Amino acid sequence: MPSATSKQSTLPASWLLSPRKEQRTCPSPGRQQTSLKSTAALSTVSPPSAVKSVRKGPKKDAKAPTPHKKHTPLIPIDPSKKNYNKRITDVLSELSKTEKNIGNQWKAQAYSKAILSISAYPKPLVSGKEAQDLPGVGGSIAKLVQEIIETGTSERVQNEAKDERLQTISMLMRVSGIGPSAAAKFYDELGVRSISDLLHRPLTRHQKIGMKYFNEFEKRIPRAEMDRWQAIIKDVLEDIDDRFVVTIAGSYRRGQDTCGDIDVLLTHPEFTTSSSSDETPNSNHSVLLQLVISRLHEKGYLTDDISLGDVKYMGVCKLPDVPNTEAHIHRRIDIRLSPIDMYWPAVFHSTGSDQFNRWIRSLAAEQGYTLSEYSLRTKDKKSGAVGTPLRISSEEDIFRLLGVEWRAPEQRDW
DNA sequence: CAGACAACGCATTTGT
DNA sequence: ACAAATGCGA
DNA sequence: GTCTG
Repeated sequence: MPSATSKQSTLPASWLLSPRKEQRTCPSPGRQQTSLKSTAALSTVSPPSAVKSVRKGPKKDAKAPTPHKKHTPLIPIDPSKKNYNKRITDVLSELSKTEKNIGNQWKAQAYSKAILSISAYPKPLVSGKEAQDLPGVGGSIAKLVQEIIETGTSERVQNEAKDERLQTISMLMRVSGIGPSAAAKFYDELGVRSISDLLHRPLTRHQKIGMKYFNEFEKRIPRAEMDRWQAIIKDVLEDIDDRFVVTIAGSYRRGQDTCGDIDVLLTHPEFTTSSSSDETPNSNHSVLLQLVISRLHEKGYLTDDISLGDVKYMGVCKLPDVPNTEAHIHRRIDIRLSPIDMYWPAVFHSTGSDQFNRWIRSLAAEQGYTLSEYSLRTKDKKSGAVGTPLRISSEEDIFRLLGVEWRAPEQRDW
């Protein structure tokens, strides 16, 4: 455990002169307010019951080019709607998992897409042919659908369920840090047949951590605990410099009542793309994240580091134990630091869901934009030439520029 | 029929 | 020793 | 595996 903990004492963050407890009150300047407003909104979005009220009035903005509304692709899903073909999508889901385990990410994704459109189909399918009209369903899947309708399952899935190699690889991949490649290698070349066999094999640091917390990492995090982490992190960050802006993204922000990990997004008003690219005093941003991590270690919240660079940390955290109570569970935590001009695209991106992101990206592409976790830019469909990033100072900006009605995070939970 | 299917940070392995 | 490629995760 | 060019 070298890097992260070793440089705890050196903190030459020149511009990071934390005014400490002095002026703790919320700053007022305009841009900051935008940030605070949204982060504040974050803490108020607990129950998915509040969904309806969240519709925002459009902030007026004259300069935005009116986006051309087009046919909406593939329908934003009505989460309350029934899946009339669950039998079918369950089987396809197995196939998708298998392809993923084998390392065929594209096939896995193709199955997922088919599952999505079949799930949205408003009535039970009666034939493979009928299915083939749906987007993402081609001849191969149509045939599978036909088989599932007739026999209730798929021969392929049955066989895969008996395949010991596939089953073992699938299990090994439950260890964080073991992907399709390593799992296959462990099985084929190193004779690994169980999780415990791994203990006697060479593991990367990440994989060792994955083993150490194999059971804990699979446990979901209750929302109440997420709330505590949010408070803790905001508190620690404010103590370093009260200009930090903190967002806990991921499924927490989408209002889920449990989460798989803790996804923290950070920015700071003085950390901008321009200031970081040249020799301004701010080029010290490279120690900024390290400083944050050091502080979280000092406070005893972090237990293991998986990786740490200038802008991204991956590690393990645990709430402090209280005497006479059960120990808390170790949690996966990711912390990312964005320049402030890339913050909202980053928040938008990491709020997800993945499916929602795919949908909105494709929508952006149709309109001559390219949307990434870093920016929203115009993009010429033919030449592929991209424009300079549009100024995004809120999530609403992204929706408005794309001509999509605002959706609160809880409504992106596809 | 070949290529895209998003793009990227960090750790580790492989290549020179 | 350094550069490039690969694996992994999200 | 599916879709596009």
